[in-house]
Amino acid sequence: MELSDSNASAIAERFKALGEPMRLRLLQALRAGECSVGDLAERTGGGQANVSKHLQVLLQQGYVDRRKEGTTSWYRITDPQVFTMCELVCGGLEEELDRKRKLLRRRKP
Amino acid sequence: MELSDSNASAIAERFKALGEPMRLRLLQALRAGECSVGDLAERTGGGQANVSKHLQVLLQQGYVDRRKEGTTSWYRITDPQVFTMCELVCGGLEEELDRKRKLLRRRKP
DNA sequence: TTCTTATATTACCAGATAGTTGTGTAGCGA
DNA sequence: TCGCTACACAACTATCTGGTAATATAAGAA
Repeated sequence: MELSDSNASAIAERFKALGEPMRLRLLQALRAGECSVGDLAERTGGGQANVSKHLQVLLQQGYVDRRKEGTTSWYRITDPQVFTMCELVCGGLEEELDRKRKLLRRRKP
Repeated sequence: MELSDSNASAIAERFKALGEPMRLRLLQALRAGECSVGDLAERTGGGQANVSKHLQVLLQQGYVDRRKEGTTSWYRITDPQVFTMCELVCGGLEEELDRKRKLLRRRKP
């Protein structure tokens, strides 16, 4: 798929959904397996409403799936490839840190 | 690298930098090779100041690098792995579209 | 029914962000 | 020197977004 103007927005939306610390923490928590909203609120230290709202974003972008059981909503990762992306970006982060360390060393020899 | 609370923000910043259509278009334009700000403004149809500002974001996150020559700034991709990420997210996008198409079919049989 | 639990939704506010306009700055040719 | 070009930066505005509090919904227990 090429990055045409029309789908640049759709791709950006998917990246934007991952561009939030709380949502990354939610995905990280879900890595252990299916969780309820309450579980996730406890694990991430977030408020119930806030966690629920962030989960809607992840749900809409298809990163997670939902299963209802009584009054409980169980969320789970739909596509583990999201962690491949995290690892890629982590690799870039390492390189970026190295680059910045070198710049600092060059400025303060 | 694990997704601890401390670096969740750093990782999110890197995703957030890609969560903008104009910045994706800039990267796409740079895929052809080194470009000046003027080139990029023309290719993306953005204003000079806006393009320059978005380039700072990509520069700070280490996605692009800059080389100055006279009054011209030449930008280029530093890490082509960003396109691997785009392809991953595009794959997810395809699956997501399929999923939504199936949902529509289920609702309107 | 009434109470409790679990989640979603709404309204609101403070802070962030994209885009534009105008200005500053640096290099270069006339 | 005086423009002219290319870019960066600051200020401003409209819009968006994260967090919270309050409310709505819905299921089950008492």
